[in-house]
Amino acid sequence: MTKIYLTNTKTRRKAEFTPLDPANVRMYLCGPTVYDRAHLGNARPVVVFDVLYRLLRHVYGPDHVTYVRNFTDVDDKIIARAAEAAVAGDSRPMVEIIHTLTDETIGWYHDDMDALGALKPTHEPRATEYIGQMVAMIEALIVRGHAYAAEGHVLFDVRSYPEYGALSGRSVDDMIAGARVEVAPYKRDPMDFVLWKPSDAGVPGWDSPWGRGRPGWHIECSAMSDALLGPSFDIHAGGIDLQFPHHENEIAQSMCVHPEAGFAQVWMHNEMLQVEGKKMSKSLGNFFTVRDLLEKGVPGEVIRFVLLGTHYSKPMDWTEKKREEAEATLAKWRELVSGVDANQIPDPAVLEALSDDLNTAGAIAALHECENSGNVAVLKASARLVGLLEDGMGEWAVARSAYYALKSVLVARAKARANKDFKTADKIRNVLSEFGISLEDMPDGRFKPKLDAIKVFEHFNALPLQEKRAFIGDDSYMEGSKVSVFLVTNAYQQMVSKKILEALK
RNA sequence: GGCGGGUUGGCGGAGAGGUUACGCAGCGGAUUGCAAAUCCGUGAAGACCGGUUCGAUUCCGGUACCCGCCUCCA
Repeated sequence: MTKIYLTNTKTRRKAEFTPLDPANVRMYLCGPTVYDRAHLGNARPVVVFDVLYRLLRHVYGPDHVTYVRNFTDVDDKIIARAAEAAVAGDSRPMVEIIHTLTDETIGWYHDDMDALGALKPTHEPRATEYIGQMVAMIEALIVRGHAYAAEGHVLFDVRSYPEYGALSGRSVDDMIAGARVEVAPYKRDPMDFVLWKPSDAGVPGWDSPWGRGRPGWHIECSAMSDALLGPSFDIHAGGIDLQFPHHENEIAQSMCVHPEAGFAQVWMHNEMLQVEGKKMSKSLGNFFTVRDLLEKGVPGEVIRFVLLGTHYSKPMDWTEKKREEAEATLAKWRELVSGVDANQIPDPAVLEALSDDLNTAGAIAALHECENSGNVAVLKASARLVGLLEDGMGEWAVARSAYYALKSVLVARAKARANKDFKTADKIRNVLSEFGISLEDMPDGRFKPKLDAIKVFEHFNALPLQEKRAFIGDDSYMEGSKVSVFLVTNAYQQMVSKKILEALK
């Protein structure tokens, strides 16, 4: 069996991964708080740990891995966003606005992560479905002397858990030294964090032994992982910014409820995505969403490739150059493997790279080696280990080199070339190139059109809604909804084709 | 202030204590109506200063710079 090595944030070491139960390998990834579209930084852990999920399924068998990724659908940011909507004129009750907001955001999230080729986790629990378990857990913490109720709040007593700070490598005293924590009179210690807080009327709340209220951040992940994976499981993952306080608090909560269990064996954290050398984050406002990219015409598969091009433990910059290179490489590979049977054993070098702490950049290098050695069937099979070159994700590549829509222009140019009318032939090629379509002459006299998807979508996005609908021939198309890359590029090529033929008359 | 991470060739980006990473770009050649593509070949690195070693870009220590967390964040 393939040995997998993973870096454990808890021990700061890379070690061989040994599941608690090889028949049921369990991993948990902290999912989004659902009040807004996912930005590209949110996509990194999803894609990275999707590869881990695929690797585990490959090694232990698809039926022997349980993957949980939650939705946090109760949170003050959600309430704040709903309040904005109310101010903006939404007259429905707050709870209803919130429900619509979270449902809609979850739908977007699914659309966007699907586009990136992320497999569906085994379970995608919503926090609001686990309020009962959270209350039970908080009660247990109080009984065990790790939490206390005060003024409608329930707080975790960090001094009651000597290990607090072990994951992030800091002591409670260190943290207080440079602290910017909320100092509330009802806190025994400034570092104590909220497990439960009171809800005013008009804000989501649930009945509890401490009055009507809602859970604090952190507790939902402890409750959901416990309910779906048990008190001990294998891997807990998330962005490095969650290491503290979120994961530290999760550990405190879970370990104090189940001191006999080990909670997560391995903690994995991905580094941040950067823009111009700075972390991409909502608070800095320097983010763009996955949807922004998709609408610009960047295929999800290309985004995935770029995200996997840097090891998860290092910060990465999203750049236009990376996007271009990724698209060129994938387009080449898709052409090479089209029609090839992928029912092959993946390249051992790819598997080895992935098994070595999820070295996706190394795996991609190994895929290049597959290409160089001419083994396209193995290339295809191996690429699927990292979720690339999958069926159903290559529509963009077909559209990119589609002949159909340009057929009449291509025929016209072939005739011109046959007649040694190079002036016309070159004119056609030049005009095509102005529209972002480059034409390569092949040795056998045929051509290979390639088009710049970004340019195509710039054209499409600039059109008013009515013209967009006419352009792609879909009356039901709505602004912001999903649109087929194939449809758009095809329509674009037809338009260009028509213009050139008119000009030649 | 506390804690953690990073610094590799023109660019991106890995592994390995001694042997070609890989990709893109470049350069040379083949091919070509032209352009592109393709194929073959090829140069180029390890922030700085010490230490360990027969040998370090790889291990250890220090310096500089950059970044993250400590406040909502993947």
